[in-house]
Amino acid sequence: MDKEARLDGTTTAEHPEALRLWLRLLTCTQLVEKQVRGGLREKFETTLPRFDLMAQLERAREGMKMNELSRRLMVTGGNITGITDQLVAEDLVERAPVPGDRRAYRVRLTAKGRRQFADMAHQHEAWVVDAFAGLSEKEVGTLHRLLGKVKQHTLSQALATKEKT
Amino acid sequence: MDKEARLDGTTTAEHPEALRLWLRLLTCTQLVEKQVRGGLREKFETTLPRFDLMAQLERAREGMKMNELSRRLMVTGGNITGITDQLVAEDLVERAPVPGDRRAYRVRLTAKGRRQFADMAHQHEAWVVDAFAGLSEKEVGTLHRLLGKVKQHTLSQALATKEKT
DNA sequence: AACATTTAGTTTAGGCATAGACTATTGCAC
DNA sequence: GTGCAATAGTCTATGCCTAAACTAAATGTT
Repeated sequence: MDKEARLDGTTTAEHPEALRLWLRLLTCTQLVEKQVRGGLREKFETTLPRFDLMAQLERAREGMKMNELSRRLMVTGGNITGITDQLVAEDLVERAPVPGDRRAYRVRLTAKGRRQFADMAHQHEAWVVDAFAGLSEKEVGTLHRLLGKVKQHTLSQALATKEKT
Repeated sequence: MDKEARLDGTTTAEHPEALRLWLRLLTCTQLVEKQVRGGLREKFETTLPRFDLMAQLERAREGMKMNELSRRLMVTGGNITGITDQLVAEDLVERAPVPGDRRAYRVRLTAKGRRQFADMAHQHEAWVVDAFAGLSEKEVGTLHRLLGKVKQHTLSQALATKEKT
């Protein structure tokens, strides 16, 4: 076969639609992300990864192990260490010992962290709602559903690949 | 209003669907990206940004200015400098002078670069097709169309924000 | 021609991310 | 209880990415 794989919207007939879809998915994500990152930086002098970490903690008052943060945010452990260090230094988050396991911590928001997160979350929500304001309610639902299928498929696929190892 | 902005699937009734949609969009992109990055690393010892840059050049035999690469890949100029430097060092890409403008270069694939890219593109396409194999043809079309709306809306929004400055 | 502005590209400092090596602790097998 | 694999977290080296400051060349104004 002589397919030419190109990475943009001007695909030729041989190109699977999947490639165009992927490019567009990537573009959308980057555009929205850029808006959110910019907002967080300008309005709150913070970053998306820091926000995401705090968002995880916000709904786990009793705290969360580094481990679990790593899994939920889909980043490596070393990364969590670094971001947590920063937030601890700014007193937004604290490491509490886990009784019965001297290796682990429970990381949780401080009162200051909770206060600050509430502000940010409010703004964050507005930015995201804005980003999708071009869609009708129904379209939002459809998009959510279709992406759900992609997610499921990709997850089971990734699992299958791992098992072969 | 007393909405609580949370960042996961377990939203309460007050949460706009937009927030859930955004989280899912982000997750899908990250999952697919992870697959592709992993593949490029394992099979070709390269990275996604390098692949993306070469992909841009592949369809511009006459070359492309750093400038234009920066715009197309939606990254800053400094970044393009770094990646181009690497590819030049490996003889995959070359900087040619632009006649009549001693500031600019035209960057283009070398023969070696073209050869290597062809291999990678073939694999890349397979990975992407796999990622969306859970969707029917029609669903792919719908997803593409809806994301198109998001892209348009977000772009015009970003422009509007810029103009206010 | 002289000066300011814009444009092309690079450099620098710093944050996020990874993979892989490492330390310390836990828990299991025996 | 001794040995050893698994687990929790950190550290190191490296790469991508940004914003902002910078150099050099081109362009526009007067």
